[in-house]
Amino acid sequence: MKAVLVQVIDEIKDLSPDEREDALYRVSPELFAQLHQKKEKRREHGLPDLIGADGGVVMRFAPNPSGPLHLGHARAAFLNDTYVRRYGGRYILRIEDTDPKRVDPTAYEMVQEDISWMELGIHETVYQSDRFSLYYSVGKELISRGAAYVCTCENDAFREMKMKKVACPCRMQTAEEGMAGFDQMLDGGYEEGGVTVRLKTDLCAPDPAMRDFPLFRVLTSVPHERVDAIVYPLMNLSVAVDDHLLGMTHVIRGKDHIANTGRQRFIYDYMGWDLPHYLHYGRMSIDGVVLSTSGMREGIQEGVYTGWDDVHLGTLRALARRGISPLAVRSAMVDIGIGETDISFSWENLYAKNKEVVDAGADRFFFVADPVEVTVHGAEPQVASAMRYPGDPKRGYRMIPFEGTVLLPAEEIRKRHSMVRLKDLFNVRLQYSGDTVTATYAGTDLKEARDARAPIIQWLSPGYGTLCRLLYPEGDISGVCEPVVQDLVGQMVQFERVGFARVERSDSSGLTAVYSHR
RNA sequence: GCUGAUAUAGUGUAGCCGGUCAAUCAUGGAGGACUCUCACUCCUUCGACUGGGGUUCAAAUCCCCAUAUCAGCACCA
Repeated sequence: MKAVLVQVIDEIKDLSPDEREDALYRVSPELFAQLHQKKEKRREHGLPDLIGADGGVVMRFAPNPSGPLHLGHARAAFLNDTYVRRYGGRYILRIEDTDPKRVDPTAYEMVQEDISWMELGIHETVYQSDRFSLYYSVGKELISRGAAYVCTCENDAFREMKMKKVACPCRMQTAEEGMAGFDQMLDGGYEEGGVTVRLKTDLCAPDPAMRDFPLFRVLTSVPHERVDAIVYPLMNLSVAVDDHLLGMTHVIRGKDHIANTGRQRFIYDYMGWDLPHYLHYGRMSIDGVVLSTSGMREGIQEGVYTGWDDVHLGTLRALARRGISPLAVRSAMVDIGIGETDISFSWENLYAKNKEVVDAGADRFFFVADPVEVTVHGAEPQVASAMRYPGDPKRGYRMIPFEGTVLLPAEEIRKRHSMVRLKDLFNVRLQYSGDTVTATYAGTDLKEARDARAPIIQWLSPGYGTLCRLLYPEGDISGVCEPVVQDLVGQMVQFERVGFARVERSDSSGLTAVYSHR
């Protein structure tokens, strides 16, 4: 028996995968079918399917109004949005303003602006500051059931007990004492910092983060913008209450909330609520920009940044200013997905996405950075005509006059080319003596320029260019560009051989454009 | 320290209930075609399973250990 088996196995070993499949099919067509079934369930979506989502979903985007939204927010916003669009259902914007210390009054509006820029499919907006009474009643319910207690221990003392897995004295109080204590909190009977309501969890929980975490605090030093309160809910209470009351089916958030999910589960259990499905995506590091709201605010105050839309920041308004399309951000975020792995955000990938959406709509123009005036000998005045978009005559032409001298980018001069092709005009030979450059007309034959490996460069006439400042994150560059660009304020253009830019404004001092990417 | 999670090309991502994976797609690099842009489009090409053990006929896929990274252990969210 064994000998036969060994022999068979050896035979199979020598077969190629295809041959094995054939053999399987001959022996058992059913198994063969099963084999291929597994492969069918490949998905076409960018994001994995959600479990329990077939009947539609209720999801939320829950920013804290402490400043404008940035790339980190965009990930949560677009991930949730994408799923709600896929499965149908409701997308709720929940403004988490339960900490007056972290509320910037101007942020309420900025958040709304950023959300409409992202074009999220929001169905309903709620403010947690409107819902304090709901939080209080759940709090009371928990206390009256003996699930929570009013704790007056000092912060450090409590932490020490927590680490030692021992109960604090307050934990012994009866439900009645707890209720009385909570009423006293509401009546202003406690100083800020002197009291907290804690949930009874499991003091022996292996994760110290789970042990008797706080639900409410007293805060009087900072008034709230929108609500007159002394007792403030902490996020685990307010989030759990709202997620349940608003009927969340799925919660997608960063893995920094993974411990909070565990804590909120205790509240759900006490209240007998059904838990939503939770998904936690990994941390996203973004280099080159400051992401922390407080860091940005500081920089603005110190004058390091010009404002929330400073091109050095990772805010959505800064991206918008740089000509990044919300579609590109959406696509980049969906591409990144909900993996739990920590990742580094790639500007390169975002730029590639943006180019996809922006290229076809951006007409081409000349921008001469750091212009150097060069006289061209032997050429008649004439007018060059260049397409606004290569290959598409229907989009029209730019007429660029040549009158004997040209402005060339200083960088090209530095390269000491012996011959260049002035794009859409003619070839010139360049001679250098010291700092001066002279150019001599060298025919109009494009092929000659190609054969001579002469670079084809952009140019303008001294009398024809409009001053243009191009804002780069690395520093501004000044130059001249075609005057017609003045009519394109707010639009994307491509400065040939320079890159894409958004025309920001046009005034008496010239144009300002913000560089996007190549 | 405690608790938990993760580890695929430069970057992001697919695969991960074992075989069809000398590993997908995108981005990026190199080269080329097209083109009066270093854009677009197209073609070719480069580049990765953290390390070590184990299980198995077979491991990117399962198990263990190591390492690294991240998160939480707030009267923030």
